[in-house]
Amino acid sequence: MTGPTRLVLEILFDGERHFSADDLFEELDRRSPGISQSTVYRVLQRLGQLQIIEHVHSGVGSTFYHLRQHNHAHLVCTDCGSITDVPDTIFEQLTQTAQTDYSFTVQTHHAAILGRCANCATSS
Amino acid sequence: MTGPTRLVLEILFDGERHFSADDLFEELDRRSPGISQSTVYRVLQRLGQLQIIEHVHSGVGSTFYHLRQHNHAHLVCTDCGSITDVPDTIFEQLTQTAQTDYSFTVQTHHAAILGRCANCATSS
DNA sequence: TCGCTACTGCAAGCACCTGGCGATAATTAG
DNA sequence: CTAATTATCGCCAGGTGCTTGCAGTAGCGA
Repeated sequence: MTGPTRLVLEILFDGERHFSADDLFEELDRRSPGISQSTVYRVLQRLGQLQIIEHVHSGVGSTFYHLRQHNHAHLVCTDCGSITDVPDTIFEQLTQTAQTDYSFTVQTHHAAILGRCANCATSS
Repeated sequence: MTGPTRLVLEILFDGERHFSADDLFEELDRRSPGISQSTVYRVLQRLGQLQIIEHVHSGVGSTFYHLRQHNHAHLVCTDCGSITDVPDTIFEQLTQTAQTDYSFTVQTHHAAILGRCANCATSS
């Protein structure tokens, strides 16, 4: 495990819970300038394969990444882009209905739920 | 309302329920060659503002578009990309929990639910 | 019919991501 | 401890999906 990879892990364990590739790239550049973008994407890909991290397509803005953690889903605000972690018990009924009525197996960890957060809902 | 816009509406009313911009572009080109890509996107944007159509970010593959219709959500298969319409009553509990516990207002029409359809689930 | 506005095609551009390639760092074998 | 073998890296070119500026055109109201 070399420099950039170690740094990415450090950053992930350090601070914020969710990173876009770009966030990560900026933070890396702050800590150790000169790391290329493709490296960032490759590291993320590798860590994904190792099941250390997961990524979520939010639909609003770009994909974000976080340490793997079971049993939670994401509420993403379409206005401000804020991400709220929620236990995926919130999906219980939906998952079950999709399964029984449509034979569809929901992947809760991949499915960002879009909507408006408390702040943005009041401010309009 | 000029040529391309009319054609887009025709196509939307005609056939399939869901189109990616690219599907639409191909179909337009079949019916009337020479329409530019930017026109397609602009028409889609315009029809969106007029609330005639809606778009859904599926997270797997590209955004898709469909005629506006209340009260339904989409199950999208991460393997084959198939789209299943479901009544958004399937969201009832989730929507309510998100609201009461997190003051988060879910936009069901925008939220594609990812997972695996019956076919793809059995074939692996 | 004239003139205005909305719409269009073209081409350039942007954001996000991927892939090839040679160089370099890490690890393993001897 | 050194040489061979991988793993990883930086650079840069490229791809996809979508947007934008601009000049020309088609449709519509007066």
